[in-house]
Amino acid sequence: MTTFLRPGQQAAAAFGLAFDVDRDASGAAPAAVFNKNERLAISDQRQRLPIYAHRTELLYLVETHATTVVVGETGSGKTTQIPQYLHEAGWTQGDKMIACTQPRRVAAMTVATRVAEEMGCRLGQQVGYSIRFEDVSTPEVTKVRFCTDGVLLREMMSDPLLLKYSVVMVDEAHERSLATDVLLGLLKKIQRRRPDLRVIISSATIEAEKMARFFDTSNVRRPRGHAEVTQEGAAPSRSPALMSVEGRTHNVQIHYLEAAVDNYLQVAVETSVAIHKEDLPGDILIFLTGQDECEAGKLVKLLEEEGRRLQRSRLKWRLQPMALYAGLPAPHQLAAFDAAPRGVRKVVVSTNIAETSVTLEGIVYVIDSCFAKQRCYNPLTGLESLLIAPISKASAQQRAGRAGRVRPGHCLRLCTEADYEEKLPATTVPEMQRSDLAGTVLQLKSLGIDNVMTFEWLAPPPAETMIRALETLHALGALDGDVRLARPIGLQMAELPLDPVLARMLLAAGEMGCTAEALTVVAMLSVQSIWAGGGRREVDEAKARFAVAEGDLVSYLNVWRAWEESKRSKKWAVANHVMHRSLLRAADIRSQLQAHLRRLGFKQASALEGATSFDHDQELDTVRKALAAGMFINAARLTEETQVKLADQSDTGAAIYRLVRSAGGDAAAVKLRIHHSSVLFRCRPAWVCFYAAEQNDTGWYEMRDVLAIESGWLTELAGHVYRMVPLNPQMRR
DNA sequence: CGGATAGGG
Repeated sequence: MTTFLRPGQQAAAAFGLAFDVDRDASGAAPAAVFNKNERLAISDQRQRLPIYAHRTELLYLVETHATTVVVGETGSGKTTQIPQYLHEAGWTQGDKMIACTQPRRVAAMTVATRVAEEMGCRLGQQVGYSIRFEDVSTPEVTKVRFCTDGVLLREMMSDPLLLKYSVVMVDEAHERSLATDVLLGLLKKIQRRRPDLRVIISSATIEAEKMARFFDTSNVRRPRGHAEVTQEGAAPSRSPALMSVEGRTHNVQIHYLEAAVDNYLQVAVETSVAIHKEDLPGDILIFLTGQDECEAGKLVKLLEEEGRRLQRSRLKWRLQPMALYAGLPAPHQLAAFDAAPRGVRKVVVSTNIAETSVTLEGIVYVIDSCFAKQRCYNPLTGLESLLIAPISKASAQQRAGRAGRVRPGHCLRLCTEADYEEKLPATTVPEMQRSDLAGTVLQLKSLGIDNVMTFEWLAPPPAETMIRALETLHALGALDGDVRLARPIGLQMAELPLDPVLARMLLAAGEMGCTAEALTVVAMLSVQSIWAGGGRREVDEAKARFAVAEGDLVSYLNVWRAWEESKRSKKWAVANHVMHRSLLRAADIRSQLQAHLRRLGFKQASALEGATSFDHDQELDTVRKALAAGMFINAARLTEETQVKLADQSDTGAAIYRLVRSAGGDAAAVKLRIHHSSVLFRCRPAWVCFYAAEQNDTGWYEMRDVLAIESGWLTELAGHVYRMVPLNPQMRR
């Protein structure tokens, strides 16, 4: 029997499932209905936000403390109001600006738009934003600037002390994105040199104490020569201030399963149907782990079937399931945001894109699988894994909160309360501790931080990861023998807004006279999958039209050329199952990088253009070598083994590869195969390089974006990493 | 036999 609370009711409805009411759920008083104030004048609206009552306190704390940590719950108004308060209080006088960083581009844009409206100015005047490819601000005029944390990091390369700014507010710091963590570490460092700078960190409760402790330097002696007293008077306290602002959300009742289940998809469907049959109106949001679970014949399909069955039973309300994930084409994504028509209950089946990146209105029920795919990095193999893992309690709370935006809601967690308490970690491991840090280390080095091992991190990454990053950068030629930034290569690589492997490819192409081709490949590797979803057969057929034996990277050149020949036509893209959106973004990236290369003094050249078919192979080899000059880091060799045939599965015949580098240890044990999405799947080139390999749930490492190479190129291009060894007769093929 | 999510003057 299910016990399942309805709003304002103790009685339980009978469902076929066993949900246990969490009696400890916070019983906060119901808050005022959000956005009731829509028609009020803007100044009245601003004064009704919870943060308004804390305005004086906040300004006092910022005045007197180098760092202020603000815990502002959803709906408190912190993001839009704090920058305005600071502006009104005079923090933007004397040519100084206020920066407010966001982890996502859309957030920077939308918040800036809202604040410009509140301040009664045109966007890009007093209030602006800056994200990659789009700087909507005016020098000398813009006072409040919203930007992504990545943009502010880039800005530090030309303005290391952020002298343009009097205050930097880091919003959503609890999300602990890689860029946020790096920024926080650098801000702490800057504070030593700039006692006048104020840092405001906005964070959820759970991370607030940690942030405050990190920025507390009250016990640290200032370096000699740095006065404790600034020209304006007493320096601010070096103990951070902490401030909390209540939010405006509704109570969300939490429910757990009474017994663990093994098929949470089935349970999610049954729960949706149960809610639908028995409960009050309100849309449902289901959190699952991936695209395939959300769509491909799984949950949405099951729900559709159930919906039809319900309709036959003459239920007044209709059930309308729809998938939501990042890879979904924009028009389909928008469908999830449309309000359901009368008599229709929306069931949005989503990946964790709906946890932080987008907000859906009208959700009253959240069904949470309590799982998500998580990226991890293994510094010993230098490869990443994408594994399904339990989410953290912090994530689960965030997901639950999605049910309380319009009125009191419910969150049904598809695990037992005991499992929730025992198996879910309190917080998610910060990205900093599960990523490849080669790019981050290079950026820090270029900012003059030579000893990255002693850099003060909010969460120190594993030492092995740092060592691996230094090794990678050294192999790529970005660092010299003393692990110092190599000039000019290291500096040039840091300048390029790219992964170090891709940056090295571009520089090599500059030397080898094929920047045109390398720019195309690098741009296309920088966007998420070029290929459109939909029928796999169609996509495979489309792919086959561009496929060449040299691999995916060279195939991308074919796609690009055909798209260019069609005059960048959208019709062409649709007909060829290529995502037009991705190509347009690749085109943006390509021209940005082209400008960078030009500034670095590289001559633009194409190896293939004008090449006759007679010398084509040779010219193509030049391009492949330039690409391999970065990708040699990830080289793999075909072995004689093939994938073992399993009893209940047909033999896929996938060939097994092994990493070429590091003859011993973990790297040598790694078995790789070519990912199904590669044009080289089923092909067996003896030597390959790959841009990315991921371990999947079955334990296999699968190589994506593969380039076939000649074995001799490794020693030719990276003699400092690879050397010729006599062939072992047993290994040869 | 198949890609969670963000991000870069």
